[in-house]
Amino acid sequence: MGRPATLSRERIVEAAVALVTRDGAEHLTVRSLGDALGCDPSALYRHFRNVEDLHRAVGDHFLSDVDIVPHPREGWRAAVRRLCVGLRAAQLRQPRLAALVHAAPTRLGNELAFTEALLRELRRGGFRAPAAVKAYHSLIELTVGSAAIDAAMAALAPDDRSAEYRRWREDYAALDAQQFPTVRGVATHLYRGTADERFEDALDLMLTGLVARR
Amino acid sequence: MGRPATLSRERIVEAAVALVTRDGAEHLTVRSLGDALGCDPSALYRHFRNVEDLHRAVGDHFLSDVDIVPHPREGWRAAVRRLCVGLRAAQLRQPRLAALVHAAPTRLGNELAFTEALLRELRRGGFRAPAAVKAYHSLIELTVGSAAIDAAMAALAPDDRSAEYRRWREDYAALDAQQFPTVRGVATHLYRGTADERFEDALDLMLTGLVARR
DNA sequence: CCAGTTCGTCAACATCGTTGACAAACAGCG
DNA sequence: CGCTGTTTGTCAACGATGTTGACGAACTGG
Repeated sequence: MGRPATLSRERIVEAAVALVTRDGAEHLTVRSLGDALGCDPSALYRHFRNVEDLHRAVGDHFLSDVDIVPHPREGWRAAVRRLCVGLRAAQLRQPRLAALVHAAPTRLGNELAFTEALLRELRRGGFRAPAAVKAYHSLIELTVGSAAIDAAMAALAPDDRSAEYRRWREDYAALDAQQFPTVRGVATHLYRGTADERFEDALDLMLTGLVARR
Repeated sequence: MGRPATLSRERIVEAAVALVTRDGAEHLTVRSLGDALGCDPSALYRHFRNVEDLHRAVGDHFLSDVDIVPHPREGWRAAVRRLCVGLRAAQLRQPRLAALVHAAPTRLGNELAFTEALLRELRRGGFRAPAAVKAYHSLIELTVGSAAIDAAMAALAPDDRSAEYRRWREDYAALDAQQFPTVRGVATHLYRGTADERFEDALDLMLTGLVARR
C-alpha cells in the first residue's frame, strides 16, 4: 500500500555515516544528506522527526566499533578502563557529532550494549547494585563529559591543535605575577601532552578512588 | 578621534547577560541583542570578532559569582571540593550558555581567578607543580565536562526533568532480560536522585584518588 | 478501474551569522 | 574655518540552516 519507499532509516543513517566520515560531522546537514542520497532534503522528514532524531541515530551507529567483548584473564579494573577509553575514542572519532549527542543517553542498540558491558564488569568487581550504578554514573560523567569538552579541539588538525595549546600556555605565562602567581608558576605545565593523556590520568584517578572505596 | 562610541564591550556583555537571564541563552542571537541595545546587529562586530567571541565574554561574566576566596581553617580537600561544586553551579545556572563555552578555556578574568584559586589549593595540599597541574586537569575535565552533559537536562523544568529520568529508567527496565541482564537488574537505581548528587559523588571519588596518590 | 495511502518533490518561510559599501560624527591640523 | 582621516553605527544583502504545506507520482485493496 502506498508508493514504494526508496529511502529508509537504515539507508539514510548509512549515507549519513559515510558523509560524516568523508567530510566531517559539521557538514552533516539536511540538504547535503539529501544530495548524497539523490533525493530532496525534505524527504528525510518522512523517516526522522527532526535533525536531532537523526543525529542520535548516527551517533549510536558510531558506537558500534567499541570493543565490548570481555577479554579473558582481564581484571575488572583493566576492563573498565578499556571500556571507557574505547568509548571516548569512538566519541572523538567524530568530534562534532559527539558534541551533538552527548546531551542524553540514546538508549539505542550500541549504547545499551556498552552500558551492559560496563555494569557487568563493575558487578564482577564486587560492587553491589547501588554502588555499581553510582560508579557507572561517575565513570560516564567523566568519560562522556570530557569527550564533550575535548570534541572541539579534537576536530582540529594536529598542527592547529598544538598551536592552540601553545597559545593557551603563552597566555597563562604572560599573566601578571602579582595577581596570578600560582598559574604563572605552573604555566609551562598547563595543557602539555595530549587530551587523551589527561583523560586517562583522570580516569586512573577515579579508578583508584573506586578501588579505595570498595 | 572618530565618531563617539555609544556601544562598548561592557555595555554589550551587560545587555547580553540581561537577555540570557530573562529569555534563556538560546535566544542570545546577534539580532536579538541588537534589538535589546537599540542598534543594528552588525554594530556588534565592531566590538567582537564573531559570536563565539561574544559567548566567551558572556560566559566568563557568569563565573563572577563563584566563591573563590579562601575560607579559614578549611583543608585543601574541602576547598577543592567547594571550588568545583561552585564552578559547576555557576555553569549550570545558564545551561545553554555553558554548552557554548565549554569548548576551550576563556582565559578571561573570572576564569583566571578561579584557576588561580584551584591551583593554589592544590599546591597547598602538597602537590608539586606537575602533579598539581595534572590534578587540575583531571578536576576540570570532570567538572566542566559533567556540566556540559548535564546542561541540557538542567535547562528543563524540574517536573519535566524527573519525568525524563523516569522514562529512561522505564526504558532500561523494559529491556530484554536475556540480552541485557545486568542493566535490567539495576534499572531501578539508574538516574535516581539529582545530577548534582551524581557529580559530587564522582568528585569525591576523584578526591579520594587524589589523596591516595599524594 | 477507482479510492485511499504512502512517499518523494517543490517552493517557500523564518532564522541564523557575517560582510561590504555607505554615512554620520568626531579630532587634529593648516 | 574647512579639510582630512578615523572611528563607528546603519543598511542591504548573501549564503546557509531547519522545517512546513501543498502537490503529484506510485503503489495496494476493493
